[in-house]
Amino acid sequence: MDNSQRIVTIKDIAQELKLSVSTVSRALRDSAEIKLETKMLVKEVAARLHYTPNPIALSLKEKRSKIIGVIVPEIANNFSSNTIAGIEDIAYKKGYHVLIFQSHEKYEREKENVQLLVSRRIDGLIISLANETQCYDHLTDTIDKNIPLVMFDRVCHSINAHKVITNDYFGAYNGVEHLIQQGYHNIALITLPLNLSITQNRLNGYKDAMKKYNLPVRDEWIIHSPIDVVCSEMTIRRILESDNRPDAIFISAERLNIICIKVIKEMGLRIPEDIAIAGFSDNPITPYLAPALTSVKQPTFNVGQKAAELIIELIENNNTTTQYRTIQLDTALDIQASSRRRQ
Amino acid sequence: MDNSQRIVTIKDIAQELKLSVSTVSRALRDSAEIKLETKMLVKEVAARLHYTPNPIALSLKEKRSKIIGVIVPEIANNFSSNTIAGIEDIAYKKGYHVLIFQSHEKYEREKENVQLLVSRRIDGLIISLANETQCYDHLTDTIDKNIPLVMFDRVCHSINAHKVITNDYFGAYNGVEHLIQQGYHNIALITLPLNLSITQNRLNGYKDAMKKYNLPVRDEWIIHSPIDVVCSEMTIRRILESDNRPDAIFISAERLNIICIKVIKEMGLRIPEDIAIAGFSDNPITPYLAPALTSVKQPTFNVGQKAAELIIELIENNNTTTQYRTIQLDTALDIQASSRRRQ
DNA sequence: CTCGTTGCCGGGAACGTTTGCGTTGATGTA
DNA sequence: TACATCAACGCAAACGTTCCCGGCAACGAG
Repeated sequence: MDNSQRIVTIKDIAQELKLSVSTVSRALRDSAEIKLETKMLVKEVAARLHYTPNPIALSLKEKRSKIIGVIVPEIANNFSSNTIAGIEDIAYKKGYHVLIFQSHEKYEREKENVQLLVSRRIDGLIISLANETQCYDHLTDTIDKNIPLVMFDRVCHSINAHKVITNDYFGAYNGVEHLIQQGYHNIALITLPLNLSITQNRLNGYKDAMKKYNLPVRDEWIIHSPIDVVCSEMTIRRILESDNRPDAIFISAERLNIICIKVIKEMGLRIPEDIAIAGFSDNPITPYLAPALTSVKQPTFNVGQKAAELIIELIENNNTTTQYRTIQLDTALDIQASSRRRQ
Repeated sequence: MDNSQRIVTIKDIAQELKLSVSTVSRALRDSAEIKLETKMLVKEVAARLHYTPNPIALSLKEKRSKIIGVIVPEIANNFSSNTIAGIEDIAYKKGYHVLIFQSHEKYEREKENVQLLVSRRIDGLIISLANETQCYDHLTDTIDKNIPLVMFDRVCHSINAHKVITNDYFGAYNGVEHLIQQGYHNIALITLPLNLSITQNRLNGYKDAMKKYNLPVRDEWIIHSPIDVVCSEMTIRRILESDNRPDAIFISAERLNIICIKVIKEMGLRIPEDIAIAGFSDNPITPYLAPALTSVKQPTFNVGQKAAELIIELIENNNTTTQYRTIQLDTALDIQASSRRRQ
């Protein structure tokens, strides 16, 4: 037996009141063509029957879905989940809903996700690029289809779109400068693959800080750690086992912090006596690590909010804009014991 | 000038080949009524024009959306983002997409979210209850509407639905027993408000462990911390400042760990010499905290996977099931220095 | 009295897709 | 020859909604 209540439509209201569907539709939208009395009757019945408009029918007709698509490399990390929360915050307030996909750092998966979202007729796309992505045709395609696009964090400068990033350059610059001022001069950099925009900016920040203090930038101390965890561990271990070990490491990605600390502890090295560290991290728990981790904090929630604001602005202005902007939000350096002054 | 490529439909293919839309539709779905030659022609043109079926039109007709709605209290925490990742993992493989909402622990917001998702014609709903929620009419409503429902983590036993939970009782029991065996006998419990299912189970685990070792269960040492952070700090501080301070705290919620550690450090107490702690946490960084935190680990990703499997099973069996199941996944105790044996 | 105006409402197409049923021409059978 | 059969395709309704295009009274102006 199927006791499921049928979902009530405009037609049901029309039947109940012996009106036409068009009249009911107009009454619900407060059209001037409908007299007050009828409007009130319609709204009364609509409320009584618990009528809710069917957004799918609307989407089909209006060719818009009130849905914003979001693609991130992984949901389950601090940066992503916080930006998603920021996106959802703004989207919800403006009547949009959020469809979330993961690229798992794979180009093919990212491309497939974009196509799926486009075929879902999303009103706009917010994306942070996968590590693997080098070709951007799937993005230019969506632009050609006149679907608004906003990139955040891992962006691509050759694409014409709004971008929301944090000041990765200064984040790294300040972090490295801090290490230098604390007396550490042999500073290694552990970072993600070079093709990511954030990697490049942070690398430049590192280099410029070193140069400003006339310290040599040594290629062998710039490690582009792969995405794979085991490989990451090995590369970090290798540099720590080398003859002329650095006296500090600047860690340019949240994910690498825990790996780095793990390796250092396994090797029996002390932080910061044997090796000082500082790194990008949005984990609020960094002050309670052993030792407390000096970290570059990014305004992750704000990044999401800003991206959502931009995409909604584009959507509601029919994707017309005079100029594409790159919004850059400031980072903050949280100084803790892991970079304590060298004796 | 609007140079946006129109999105190609079945009609475009039909026109190009001078066929009817129904023939094209059937050809694309490999109907036996269409001769091979026509099928190949149609598919060729479809590929050339980059045809992608419009799921919105399908949803309208078939009254299903291939979308699973998910409501969590907050996206931006370890438990939620990991379960969401698990849900997305399974959903993606089965051709479903995931629409995510946050209740922000508010009943009204949760209710509103449910209605929004229902009006979106989601095929199924996965939910973890808000802290505030005491009335479940919004859930029984969706059940009456024949929309499949799966609850996870914070469930409600009076609702007829599949549930996926972790073994909160034994998680707490084992954690507390561990503290006892390490020599701590005056153990306080800090936990969330009592109306949550997880709180009740963990509280029972705490009580039973204490009773097993003939230790008194003192009401003033069972603290139901409010959701608000400042209040949480105050309640924790109060118990630590009392004359007969406990010698250990079992922390029954991830969110409370960092608050607890913060207060303890601010008061100048040592862990575990002055007070030992152990708590629920899915943060992989717990071994690197100062001191390393003994923690109950939950299989968050698996919870999400299981919830998604169940909801899809319900969806594809037209929401018919012989019996509603409660799947309980095991927790694991990760023993670290914060509960080191008492001297 | 006639005609234009206005207020209120209904009919029906359209959005993209599927599907039951009808149609057509060709072939086979009695 | 007449009729059934069958392959291959077209027509049209339906999903829920909006909106253009009418229609039809009532009413005022001439």
